[in-house]
Amino acid sequence: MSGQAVEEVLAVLRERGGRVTVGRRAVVEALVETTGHMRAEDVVTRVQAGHPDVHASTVYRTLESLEEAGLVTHTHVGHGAAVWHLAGDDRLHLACDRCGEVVHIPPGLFDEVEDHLRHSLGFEATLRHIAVPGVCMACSRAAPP
Amino acid sequence: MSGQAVEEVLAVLRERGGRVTVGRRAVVEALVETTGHMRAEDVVTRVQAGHPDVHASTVYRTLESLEEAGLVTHTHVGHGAAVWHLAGDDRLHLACDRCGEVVHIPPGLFDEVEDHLRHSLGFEATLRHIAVPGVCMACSRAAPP
DNA sequence: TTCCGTGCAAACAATTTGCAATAGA
DNA sequence: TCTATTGCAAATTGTTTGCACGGAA
Repeated sequence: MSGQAVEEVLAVLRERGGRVTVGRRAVVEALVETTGHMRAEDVVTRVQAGHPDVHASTVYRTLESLEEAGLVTHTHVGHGAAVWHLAGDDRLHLACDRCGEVVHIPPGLFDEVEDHLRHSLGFEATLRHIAVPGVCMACSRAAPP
Repeated sequence: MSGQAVEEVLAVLRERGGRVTVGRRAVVEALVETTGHMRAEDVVTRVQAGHPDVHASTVYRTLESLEEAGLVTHTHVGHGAAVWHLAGDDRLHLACDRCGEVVHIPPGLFDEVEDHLRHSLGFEATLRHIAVPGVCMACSRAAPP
């Protein structure tokens, strides 16, 4: 069924007048196969593991196209890195500053804060676009502050 | 009195065995004079306006040293940029995706969410380390979604 | 046939690093 | 004096771009 998910994404791409190529399929497969949170670089690595002939720039351009088509989104994690995942997968992210782990948490958790910012400041916050940094349980146990 | 703030920071640096130089003083002055939210690059520009002889790498190294000494912190703003400010200046940040404006909001606003994450997941979130992205009031009026 | 996507290599931006010279404490 | 800092230039890292060719529709 993950194969089906891949085809669905590619179908949308095709509908919009885009073309489906080996590289693009490989990028989508990589995103479907992993639970998400892969940095662009990781996508490149994973794609090239199966398709050494697919160039890195193709991966970057594919991610861009997929995002433009609304099929994929990226989330910023701390130090400039971004993680990519299929759209619709609207989980929120926590990123551990120590071990780098990115954890998914259910959506809705920040609704209250977002509402508050909207009402008090007119600011439309999109917390799903970033990973909230901090220290995960495992790391804080390993080395308490 | 901002001059005094500068001396206070430099004094701590000196206490720790560090040395106070023209470049370091200029970096601290830049941070004291502005309300904060300057990217590293902006600090370089501002420092060099008054001291063209201070090299960019010196500014980067100084920011690093100041952070190590706990005198300065940085906050990540969306696409990889980071803004620097004096420690103790613990305001939270919102960053508009459209116009790039960085707005300060009072601390404490995220306490509830942070508590929740701590209790339910054992995750010590530090929302002050990032700017929450979104669209500011002015921009959402200019071009509603 | 069309023209979208691709590989390639070079450009890029922002930051970092190695090293010898300089200048605080 | 002693060694933390600096300037400089070169190396890095991660991503983007221009261009001519190749392949999906």
